[in-house]
Amino acid sequence: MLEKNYNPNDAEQRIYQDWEKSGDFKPDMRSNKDSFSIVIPPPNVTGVLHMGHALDDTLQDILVRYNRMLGKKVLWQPGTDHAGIATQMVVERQLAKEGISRHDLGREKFIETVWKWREKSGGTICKQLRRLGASCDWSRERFTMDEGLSRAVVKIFVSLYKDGLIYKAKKLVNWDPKLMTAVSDLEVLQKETTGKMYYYKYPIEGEEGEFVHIATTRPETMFGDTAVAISKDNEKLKHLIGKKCKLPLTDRVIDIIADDHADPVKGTGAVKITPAHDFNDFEVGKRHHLEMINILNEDATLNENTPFEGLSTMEARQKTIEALEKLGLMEKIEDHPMVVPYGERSNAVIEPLMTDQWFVDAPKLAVAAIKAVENGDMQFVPKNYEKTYFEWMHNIQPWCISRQLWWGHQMPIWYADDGTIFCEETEQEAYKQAEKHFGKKVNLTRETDVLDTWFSSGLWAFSTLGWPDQTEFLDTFYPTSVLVTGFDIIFFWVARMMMMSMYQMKRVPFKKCYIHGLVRDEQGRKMSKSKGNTVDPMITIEKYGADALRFFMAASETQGRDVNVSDARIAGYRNFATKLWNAARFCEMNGCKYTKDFDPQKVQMDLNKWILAKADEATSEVTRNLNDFRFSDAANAVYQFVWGTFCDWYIELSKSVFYGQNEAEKKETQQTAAFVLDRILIILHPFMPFITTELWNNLAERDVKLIHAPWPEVKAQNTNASAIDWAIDLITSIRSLRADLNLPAGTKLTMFLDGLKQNHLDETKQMVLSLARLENIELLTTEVSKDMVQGAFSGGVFFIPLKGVVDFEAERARLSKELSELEGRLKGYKAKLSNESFVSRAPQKVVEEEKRRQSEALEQKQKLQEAFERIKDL
RNA sequence: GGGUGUGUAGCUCAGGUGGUUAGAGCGCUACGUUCACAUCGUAGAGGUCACAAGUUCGAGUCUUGUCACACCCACCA
Repeated sequence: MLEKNYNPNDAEQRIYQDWEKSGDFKPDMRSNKDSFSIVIPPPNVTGVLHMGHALDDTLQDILVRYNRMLGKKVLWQPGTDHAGIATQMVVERQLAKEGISRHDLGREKFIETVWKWREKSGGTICKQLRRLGASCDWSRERFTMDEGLSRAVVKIFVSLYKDGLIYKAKKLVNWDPKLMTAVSDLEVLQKETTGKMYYYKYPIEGEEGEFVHIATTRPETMFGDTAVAISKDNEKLKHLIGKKCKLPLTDRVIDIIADDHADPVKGTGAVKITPAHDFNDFEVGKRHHLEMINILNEDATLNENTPFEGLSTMEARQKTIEALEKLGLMEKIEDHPMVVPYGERSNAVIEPLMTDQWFVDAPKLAVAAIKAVENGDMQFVPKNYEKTYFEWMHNIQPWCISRQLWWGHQMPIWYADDGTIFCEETEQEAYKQAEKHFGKKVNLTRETDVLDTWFSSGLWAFSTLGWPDQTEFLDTFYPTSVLVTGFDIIFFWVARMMMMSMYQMKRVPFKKCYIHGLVRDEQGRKMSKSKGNTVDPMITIEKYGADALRFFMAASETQGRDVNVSDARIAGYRNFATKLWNAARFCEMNGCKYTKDFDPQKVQMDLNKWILAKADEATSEVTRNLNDFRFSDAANAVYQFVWGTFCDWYIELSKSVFYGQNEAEKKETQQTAAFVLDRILIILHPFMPFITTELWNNLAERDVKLIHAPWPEVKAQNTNASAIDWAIDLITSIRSLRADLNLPAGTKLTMFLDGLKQNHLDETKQMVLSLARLENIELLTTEVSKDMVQGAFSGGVFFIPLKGVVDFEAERARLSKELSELEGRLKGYKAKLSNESFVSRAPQKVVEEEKRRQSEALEQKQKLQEAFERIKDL
């Protein structure tokens, strides 16, 4: 017996443990069907589950469970990311509480500490994914720093290096002075602020009283100035080109050069050029072979090349202004809106800094990655995200992959004392090559930089499957079927996976990429800790159950649009689960039990034929929508079927059978109800795996677990509106009319049915009569007279005798208007169907649809005409 | 500056290829607890589909323009 109430918290954990223990998430390698695989976007090992994960992983789990039920070999490959900066920061913060810095420990000890931390607290998010119901094959869980993946990283790195696609260069990079590492362009956030624009002047060398006027937001960088640029088209100022000016507060004299970077209408028209601290100036500097003077230390304090050594940029700025004022060179200071770059992790102001860094030649790797999308080997869903992808890929910059951190993959680079670089997979090999190169044993020093986390994530699609080893899993599951992720990750991850995979595997990492939106709060605002509007999925799960949260995510996911988390809606899906539970209880109480020998083809009763047809309809709708990644349509189709069709009508109508005396009918209905309930459990399972499993296990003995139950194949569909649809329509109309007329529910009505097709009444006579009894209506067929209220429904019209309520005049007007509209439509159908090019060019399905509409409209027209005739003279 | 998307009921949102009376959930109103379910049922109110013009027998849907909003990229001496 089912309990009166369903308790998700008990059931969900119990059921999940059984799945995992029984190995239900492992792929069935004996299946002769296709393989289906997804690699999970690896969450940061430091992370806790947020609503974004809940969405992302629910969608993946739905696809995985659906495909598993289709009988395919299914792998959902889980794992976590070592998340270089994030993890290092977390551990450093912990150490800081004990008053220790990572430098106190030293590199080796620190890394040991991080590993220990990971052992202890790194598994949180995976536990939470289990709570959500994610059916990953946990026996294959990987970590971007584990032995195998590290081997993949080293191998690819060496290969890229030897192909000339990784190189070292001294370049201007985004420098995070707090973390003291380079970061990539993508890790820099531009924030709007109100700053100041400073106007001052540099004296022209050798011309007393002559000046060149400068405007800048960062006066302290003047110590790195090595030129002043003016456009050669600048009529007012071009006479200064070729002269020299004295750089105040220094003993340097710099050239005034011609360069179009200086826009005559911006600022003063003359730009100070600081090649070592500004990306544009860097380009100018390269063009004119200017000296690059670095004025900053790694912590963004000023260095010995300035008079303000050791001061922060802000302090130095103040000092510089004061000094310029003393010299009488300062002219004015204005407020100025500007954007300042911040590090996304450290939130420190990012400084462009000249450093030695390692780069991946992304523009070269992008070529194959672009092509793979152009030729459809990898398809974005929805398609328009490929525009975003192309846009970025076509303008891609070299990718800075070196990080001056400790936690991460140390680069397989060794230097000889003279700076010669050896890039090999092992230290031994590097020494061997060095000995060969120098003709003697030499001393090597390993590069201390580690790789950008996204370097190893970029290999995820094949490294987790065993590469560089040629494994069965790699053969079976690569390329993966689909990648599911948010649009904010396209550049970080999707693009890099594409580049790395095309380079190494020569094939795409995934055939499709489903892009979903962001999870927002109820009002559509971005969730953030500082706003305090975050919702913890774990709390939601405790409150409503994982099934409710999952169903919400599925039902809200409409191809790339953002999802607003709504507590009320999640509660609604909890109610839906309760509804299903109670429907199952009803079935159980009325002896509806799954039996092996039931053949749905052999049912006799209209009611049962009808619900079976509806079940097939719902099934194919779910199937079609899941195949098209239309999650909300799929979820809504099940929802509508369970609540709106099965509970609201089938169960209600079945009562007249169960409370009646016909044992044969009763048995057929019991079997049908059990069969349809099973069908519901199957098609709902990908969305609500827990409650469906709990019911499956409790309702009957089974040959197969629900998680492996075969997905039903629906063949030809009976789309004819049956007598039951007719009866439902009738009842709805009666109820509606009764309410309109303000007749209390207890009022006994006599109703005249007129114009009915006799066979309708015969087919479902018992049903209609018993329903009428429930609705307190006495059904008669008779002539219609003047004092009748008309109700219309698909079977025709019915009348209730009441005096002076109905306005036949208005009714006639309404009918004739409808008739003329219908005429228009019929004309359209006819025109379209007689149009050669439409019939020959449009897909068969569309033409059929059009024909169906036409015949429906014809039928409708006939009915309306009959109805009109009937009331014509009243 | 370049790009992408959005504007539909009080709220949050659905509305593949134009086609019956524009839908859902929540909220609201009225009524209803007899044995699946009050985490419920029945009925109802509520919409100039941002605005304007166009194509069409027919436009929420297609075209053009306008207005508002959101996001992404680049730049701002």
